[in-house]
Formats: sequence, C-alpha cells, structure tokens
Amino acid sequence: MSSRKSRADRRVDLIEAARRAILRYGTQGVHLNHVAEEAGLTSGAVLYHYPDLSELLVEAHHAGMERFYELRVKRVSGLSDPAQKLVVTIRSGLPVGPDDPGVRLLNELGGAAARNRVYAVLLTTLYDRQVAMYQSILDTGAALGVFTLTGDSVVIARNLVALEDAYGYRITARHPVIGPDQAAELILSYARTVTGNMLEAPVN
Amino acid sequence: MSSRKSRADRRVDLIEAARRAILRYGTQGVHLNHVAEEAGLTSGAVLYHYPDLSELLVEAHHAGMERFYELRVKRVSGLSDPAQKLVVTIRSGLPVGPDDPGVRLLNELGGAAARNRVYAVLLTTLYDRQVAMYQSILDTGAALGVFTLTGDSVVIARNLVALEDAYGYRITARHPVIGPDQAAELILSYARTVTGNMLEAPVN
DNA sequence: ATCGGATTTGAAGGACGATTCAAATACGTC
DNA sequence: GACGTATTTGAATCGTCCTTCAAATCCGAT
Repeated sequence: MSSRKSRADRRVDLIEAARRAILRYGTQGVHLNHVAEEAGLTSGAVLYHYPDLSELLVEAHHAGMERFYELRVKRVSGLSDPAQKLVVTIRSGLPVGPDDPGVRLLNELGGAAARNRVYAVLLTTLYDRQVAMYQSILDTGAALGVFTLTGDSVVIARNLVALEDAYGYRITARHPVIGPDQAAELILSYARTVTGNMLEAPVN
Repeated sequence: MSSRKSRADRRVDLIEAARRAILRYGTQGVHLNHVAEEAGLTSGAVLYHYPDLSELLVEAHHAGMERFYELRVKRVSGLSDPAQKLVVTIRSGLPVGPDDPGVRLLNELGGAAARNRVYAVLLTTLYDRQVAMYQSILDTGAALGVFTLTGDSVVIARNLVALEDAYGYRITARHPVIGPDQAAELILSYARTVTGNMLEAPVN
C-alpha cells in the first residue's frame, strides 16, 4: 500500500501505473487489478479516482505520447545546424531497443486506432505534429542552402515520419537484422538523397 | 446453427470466423463467444475443434497474412514491365480504404508482436518476404536498364515496405488527408527518386 | 434401415473481474 | 491534540467468460 496522497498526485501516479500495465498486458488486456497492483493500491482506490478505467487508459496513452514528443523537441533544442538537427531527430524517433517503453506504448495503439476514434485522433495528431517538426527543419535547411530538396518538404517530412514509425514496429518486434542502428541508416539513406546532404553522424 | 460439417471444413470456417471476430473486437478483445457467434455455432463446438482459443487466433492471423501476400503476388503476376510492376506492387500493399480487412488484420499485430513471440515472428517473416518481392523487381529493372538505382536494392526495398506499412496505419486510422491515393503518391515520390524512373500510373 | 462414430448442443460449475459500499484510516486544519 | 474530510481498504455482489460433460443429433458406412 503506497502512502496516502493528494488527489492530483495520485492521479499522476495512476497514469504512470496504467502506462506500465499497458506495456505489460496490452491496451486491451489491462485489467483494473493490473493497474491497481502497479500503483500499489486496491482496485477500489483506482476506481475512486477513475470511475471509468478506459478514461484512465486514454490519459495514460495521451501522457505517453506527449512525453515522447516533448523528448524529441528537447533533443534538438540545443542544435542550430539543420543537418545535425535532422540526424538527431531521426534518431530520437526510433526506439533505443526492442523494449523502449515510449515507442512500445505508441505501437500499442496502431491496431486499436482502427476501432477506437479517440485513439485514432491521438495517433493522427501525433503524426501531424511530427511531420511539422521535420518540415520546419527541412525548410530552414533549404533556406540556408544546406539542403537541396528534391521535392515538396511536406512530402519528404511525411515519408520520414512514416519510415520512423514502421521501423519502430520492426525493432520492437525484434527483427533479427534491423536494430536501431540499421534503421537509422536506412532512414538516413532516404534523407541523404532527398536533401543532397551527406548528413554525417555527429563525431562525438 | 450452421449445418454440420467435416472436421477440415469446419476448421476453415472457424479460421474465417476468428478473422472476422478479431477485426470486430481486436486480437486481445476477442472472446470465445464472439468467434462462435461469427461461425454460427456454440462455444462448445468451437472448443471441440480448437481446445485453445489462442491457437485459433494465431491460425487466423497466419491465414490472413498468407492471403494478403498471395494477393500481392497475384496482382503483379501478369505484368512484365518492372516499372509497371513496381507501381502495382506499391498499390497492392496499401489498404483500399480505412476498413480494408487485410491491412486491418495486419495492423492488429503491431502492438501484440512486442509481447508475443509468435506474432513477432509472423510479422517479421512477412516483412522480409515483402522486401524480397520488391528487391526482385528492383534488381530486374536495374538489369534491364529501366531503373537506375541510387543505392543498394535491399535498402530501397526495405524502405518501400516500411512506407507501405506506415501509411497503412495512417489510412486505417482515418487520417483526414492521407488516403490510399495520397499514400500511393507519397511512396511513388520516393520510388521515382531512387529508381530514376517516372513510374507513370498505368493509363487504363 | 441401422449402426457407430463424429459433431454439436445446452446446461452446470468455477474462476475472475468490475462494481458497490460501509468501515477504517490518514491527513490537513483549526 | 481533536475534528472533519478525503482517501483507502476489504468484503460482498453481480455479471461474464471459460471449461466440462452428458445428452442429443447428424452423417457415412455397412
């Protein structure tokens, strides 16, 4: 039994607990008791804060997506060179390994989105935001003359996000030859041809 | 009650029923009764043929993947021009619309593969086969001088399948602007730059 | 036409999860 | 330090799903 907490604090805890439970049992497979156990509470206590489990699950997914996106933004925040930005951004969209919690949580929703409107909107919104992110990098790179784009920046940005997504699935499914490094290289190969930039991996 | 059938026939029926049930309720959300209802039988009858529901679900997914792949092979089978083959193959990897049963079934597994080894192997195998399919088209196109590949054909093939996968998810999630036509065009834009071929959509 | 095995039903039992709620407990506040 | 309220527990209830199995039914073989 984790010690008593304020309403706001407990809700944050529960969202975290739900996130872990989802990773363990899947969005469809989570039960109230799983969440309660992850939170160190009783099912009654969970219900006290979230009378409807599905709402808690949505919040957990929403929070997970937000965290994922914010982390990506943060990773490029210090950089100024568009080429470097692009390389780092590609990396930050891929899972670190097959068990990467951020990407695994997102992958949970792929199938559910076809049946659940809320999840569909969440995923679609995330996709669009990521496209905008890439597009901004591409456009400034083109404006500075660092990139020579072979086509519309929206098209390139959409494809870059799509590639990330797909390789995220392959990596979490433990493809024997496509790991994070290989996936990054595959995406970079695309990025190089459409930007006309060597896009060297940073030398550190 | 659907009329009595032989063991082999009934098992085929049940796999079909399971496929429909999965599409309705999700791989995790299917219950024995859902499958029974889809098959027009009792839960006991289903259990008589498949004592373990999860095995039936695996078979349903396996059959669905096989059907999906075979359909793609069949669609290009008549064509000889590599450019035409490539265009048709890209199309056949995308869902016809948000409710396309073939792609929706595949998407169900994305999240599950991270938790379930069997599904991970199924998906990985399918991915590799599709890559081989594209690679063969690209290689013969290059040999015939129709394509001038900008890089290794494996790399291009992997990226093509990855793009298909990702846009399949976007389409089934009902992205407001990315439909089958738009997705095809996005993938073609990539295919054009890496093959140096215009890849016109066939004029029929 | 009947026999025999294969298939299916339907009901009963048991396990599990969601939900409710009174009682207990801990915390902030005065 | 006591009070009042917010939080949590634990047990009881209800419904759902899985599983089992004897009985019924159907089909093919003889």
